[in-house]
Amino acid sequence: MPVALIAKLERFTRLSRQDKAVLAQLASERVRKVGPHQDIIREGEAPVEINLFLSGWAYRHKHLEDGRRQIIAFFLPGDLCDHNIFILREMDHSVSTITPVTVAGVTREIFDALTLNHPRIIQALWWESLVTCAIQREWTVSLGQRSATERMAHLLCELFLRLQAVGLTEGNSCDFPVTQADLADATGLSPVHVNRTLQELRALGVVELRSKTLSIPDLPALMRASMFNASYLHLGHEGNHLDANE
Amino acid sequence: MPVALIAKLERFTRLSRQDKAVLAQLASERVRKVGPHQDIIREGEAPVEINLFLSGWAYRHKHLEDGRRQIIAFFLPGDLCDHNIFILREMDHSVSTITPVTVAGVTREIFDALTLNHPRIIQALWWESLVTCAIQREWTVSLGQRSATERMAHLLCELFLRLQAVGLTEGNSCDFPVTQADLADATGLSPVHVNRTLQELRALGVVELRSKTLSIPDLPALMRASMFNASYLHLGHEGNHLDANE
DNA sequence: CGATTTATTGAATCGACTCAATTGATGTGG
DNA sequence: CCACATCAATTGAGTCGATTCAATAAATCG
Repeated sequence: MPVALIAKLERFTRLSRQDKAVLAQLASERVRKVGPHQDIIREGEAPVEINLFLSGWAYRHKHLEDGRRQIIAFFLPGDLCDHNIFILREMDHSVSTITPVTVAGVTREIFDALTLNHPRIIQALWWESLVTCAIQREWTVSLGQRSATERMAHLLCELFLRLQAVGLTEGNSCDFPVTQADLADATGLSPVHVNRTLQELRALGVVELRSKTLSIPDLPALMRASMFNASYLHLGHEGNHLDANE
Repeated sequence: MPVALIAKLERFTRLSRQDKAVLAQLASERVRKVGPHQDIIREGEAPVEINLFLSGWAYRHKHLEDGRRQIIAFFLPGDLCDHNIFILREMDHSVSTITPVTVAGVTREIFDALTLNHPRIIQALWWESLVTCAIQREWTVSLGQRSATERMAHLLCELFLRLQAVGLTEGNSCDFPVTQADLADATGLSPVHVNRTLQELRALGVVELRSKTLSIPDLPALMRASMFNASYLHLGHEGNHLDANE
């Protein structure tokens, strides 16, 4: 069974057979199954381990006192919640599932052992955490500067490319189990306007989204429409100087 | 001369005399002075070292193709640009100064030596990078959910508290060399609306901002007005189990 | 199959924007 | 140290993108 994390990290550096075995091992221990629409960890709780997402969709979110809610990030298979999170005393946000999800827990002990024995893996994990931060910055740009349509188009591009990086697209389609209400909370738009925005993208012929499946007939056009510059995803095998030569 | 970084890291853990000496040393080598309104590093360039800000104000920002610009973060004294940035091949954003700035460069070699010899410092630096990410997430919430007034109030609270953590406030005032145009690019508002928003906060008596000085007569009120929850700044001495017992 | 969630539509409203002009500050050279 | 130039802040008026409210249609689920 392919481990999404391995596919993703290999966008950064070539891993040795041993590296991959270690990662596969990581992904097979301390595995939890969580149902849809469940909390994985709540704001205020103490983080005890790093969560590695193996399958399913989840998201980070924060609430304001009056009930408004912002989705801060989506977690896809192969994603990790913050690397090193156990340094902090308590979570400042929550993580919840969209679909049923499987996650592996990486304890501090396992992580420390990796640090000692598998520097290439640790480097790759640092890369993944830097990319996660870069994604957060790009969301800041979207929310601050892009119009509703651009914002929506940009988010769809990003999610599609991230799914592609872990082998979860087929041609120009992918599973997309996100409701319009979720998209509203992620883009800072009202649900009604999300609906109208999607209709506009459909009318332009750049997006098809129905019954939990997303198709992007013309990805370059969608990227142009949202001024999408993929450099923030750092998918260009940037760690090639660290490659295992196996 | 007090080093802002030391003050900040001590919000996380108590440092030994030796730790502080090492940090002071860091902050005294490879120091650069940069004038106001200059680029420290530009999108597309290769990052070679970590920048540690010693004095002055700067910001991260990204441009869209059509010229729109978003300020993604402010850098204050004691801040570091991404920890470990040299892993990435090229910058996906730029960093520019507001005021004259002094920065110290931390090379990969210095950082690696810290990792080997000063684990408490490295832990504290991880904490600071996690906090930076948490701030970015809170900006996502602000841009997505808060109204213009709330957003503005929230930003002012954040900057004031961050300045306070490095000893750069006096009573309820601090230097604030940011133009309304900069605030507009940070909050995703138009400059005109920033002006009106500030007038509103002035009229409410919660903010005074003129001639590059910010005063917050009633910080709790300003926090209430923006639904500010300081937990994301993780200032509560969370690493006390790592304290040096000296 | 009915019950509930999700998606869609229309109409009225509002927060924030643009454009354009003015006032006030800051700074520099003669 | 003033005069001019530049940059920053302020004001008014009109507009627009996105919102709210409310109702309906379609899809999904037990």
